[in-house]
Amino acid sequence: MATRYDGTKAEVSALNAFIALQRAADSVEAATQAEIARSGLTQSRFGVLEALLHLGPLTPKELAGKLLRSKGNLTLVIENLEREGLTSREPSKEDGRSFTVNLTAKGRKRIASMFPKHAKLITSALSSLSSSEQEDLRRLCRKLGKAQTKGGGHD
Amino acid sequence: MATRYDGTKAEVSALNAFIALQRAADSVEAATQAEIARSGLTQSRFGVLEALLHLGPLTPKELAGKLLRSKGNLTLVIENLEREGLTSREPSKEDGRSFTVNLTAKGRKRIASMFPKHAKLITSALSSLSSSEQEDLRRLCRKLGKAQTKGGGHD
DNA sequence: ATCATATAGTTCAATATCAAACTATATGGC
DNA sequence: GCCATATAGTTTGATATTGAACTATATGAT
Repeated sequence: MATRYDGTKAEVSALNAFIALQRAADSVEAATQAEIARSGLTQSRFGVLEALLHLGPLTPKELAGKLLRSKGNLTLVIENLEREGLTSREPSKEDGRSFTVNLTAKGRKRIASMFPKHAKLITSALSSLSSSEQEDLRRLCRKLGKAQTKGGGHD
Repeated sequence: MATRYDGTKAEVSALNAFIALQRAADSVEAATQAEIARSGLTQSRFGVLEALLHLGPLTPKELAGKLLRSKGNLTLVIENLEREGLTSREPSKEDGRSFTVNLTAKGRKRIASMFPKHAKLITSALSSLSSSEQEDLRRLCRKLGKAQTKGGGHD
């Protein structure tokens, strides 16, 4: 954003990196948008299904943590997934307040069938970076993510 | 997200980088959230004011391009900013359909006063990366953004 | 057992977000 | 000038998103 900001060098460097980071994340996500919509899903619903596929059944709270969204948001998205028969809830045996969100057969089939195409789109979106650049990007981003998981947890 | 996906090496590499990218962007943005809310703004409104401060008056379409949001979204956010007296619209002389969004004195004062604190928060959020790592991150992200600006423009 | 406190999930009101349909103005041939 | 087409901004309906207040259950101390 042509950050003409008269701050310290450290600030200018951080702001420039931040702006680039936001735009890159937005633009890669945009690259997946059309395909997800074409399958009748939204980014949120896709995100939940993807998490359940790769990690197994999770509680709403766990999903909120993985996806960096609020609990209230998850309540809605889970509701919408259930309405479409893509997930079901299984009451927790240890905790009467909680339940796990499970993929239905239909939900599993849906997300599993989408994933290969999704992976190809992401791969293509990142193809301007070499394999080792992708590694670098991952390393730098993880360093950020880890350092930042302080108090601002989405609860 | 522990991407256990049985794809090619290239796919796994791209997916891992993508996931890290999304989470890093989300978590740095979250670091700015509280302060922006404390000033009575939202991320969207802050984004528009920030763009106007650094780039000068812009049309809704230009703002949509800069911020990677839809035109319809900008219509609403601009409306909300006007309601609070932070921006005003100036009819374009060349194009009767358009107008530029301008900071009011109040709007300029508000965003300018927030920026130093904002810059410090971003700097702190990125402080786990050295200056040269921040440069690397920026370079990698820009390479992505540029490559990806194909047809998926938010119009 | 009781009670204070913490935690899981829900609800609510406000705002954001998109795609698609729509309105109004521009622009380029003719 | 007229018309086809393109473009700027708005509207609409559906969904997402948050923070805060709320309900219900859990947990730990006594």
